[in-house]
Amino acid sequence: MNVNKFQQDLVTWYEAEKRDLPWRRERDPYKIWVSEIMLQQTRVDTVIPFFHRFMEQFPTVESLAYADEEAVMKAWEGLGYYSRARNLQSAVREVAESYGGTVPADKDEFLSLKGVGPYTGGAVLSIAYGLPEPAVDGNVMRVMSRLLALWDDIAKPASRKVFEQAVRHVMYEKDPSSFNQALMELGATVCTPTSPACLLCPVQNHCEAFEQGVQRELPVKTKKKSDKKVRMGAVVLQAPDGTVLIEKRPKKGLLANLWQFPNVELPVGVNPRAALESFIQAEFGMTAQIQSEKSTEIIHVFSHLTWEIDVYIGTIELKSAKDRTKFVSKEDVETYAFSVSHQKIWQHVKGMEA
DNA sequence: AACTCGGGGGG
DNA sequence: CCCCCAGAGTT
Repeated sequence: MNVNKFQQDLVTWYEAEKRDLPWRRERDPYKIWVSEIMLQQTRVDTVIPFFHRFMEQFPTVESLAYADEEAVMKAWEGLGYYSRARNLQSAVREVAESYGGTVPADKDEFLSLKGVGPYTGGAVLSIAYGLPEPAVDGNVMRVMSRLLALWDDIAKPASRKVFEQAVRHVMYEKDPSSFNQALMELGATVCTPTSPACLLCPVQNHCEAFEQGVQRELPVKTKKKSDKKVRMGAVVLQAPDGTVLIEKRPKKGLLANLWQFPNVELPVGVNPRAALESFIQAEFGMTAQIQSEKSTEIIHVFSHLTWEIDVYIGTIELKSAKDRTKFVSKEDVETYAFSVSHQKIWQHVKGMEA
């Protein structure tokens, strides 16, 4: 490959064809950083509205550093991978306290922040500060695997270093920001996973896979094994004063710190209603009257498991608030950050009453 | 190195 | 249905 000409063709194409994305209008390293965290494993179109709302609410390092954690989680509600939000706020606090509010331009310093890994580190340092660091994401691995006909399995962690070295080899030192973004843009819009648009590709001449006619065989990616299913029972419990019981999830693990309605895993064969009533008694010390028939069923698919949630409706006579639980009015339920599956539960219950 | 961690859009 | 997305942290 003629590296020099490749760089020119790629960056020229990028400058002419790049999408007008909100974070591309920003120079503030903090805003670039937030965008890169949101974009982890998340499509551009999904991120855009979250990015706008987040920047309106938390426009500076300080505003996020000193924000209420519940407000941050509410702003992240529905975006997924919620540890990103907690790690980001933690890292921003570190920037406020240890770096005087300035996002560090030093590689070791920035990479030491929570939630900043090899990709995000390279992305922010190159885009915000112009440093010639690779930013290897799924797009870049796919593009580089085709360009250089690299047959390394991109599903394997060890392969990332191979692609980082490949990017270093072709890095456009004059404009690392445009170069890195151009590689990603190419992967997102032209060099796509299943049917690459090679006839429209600005660097077709430089592509080894196209030369060999193997662009559809690359990249090599072994697939992970299938997920498991879990059957759950969930119940919306109303007290005599009209409030409903919600509970905050544990601070570690799946959907950490998000709010939910009381629920319990249902082993095969158990009576869901009976299981829920005894769970409520044991976990919350309250006696619940639960309707005999489930009100609806919600299927929720995560990346690694599936919830089948039988949703019940019930009442309790005596309120007894415990740690991490609350009785909230129906108007206030939506001010708390719920996972999408439990948002759906609440939408269903509201629809029943309307 | 393998597993965990969300949710949604496209073929 | 399946794939996979501007990945990082934990084990």
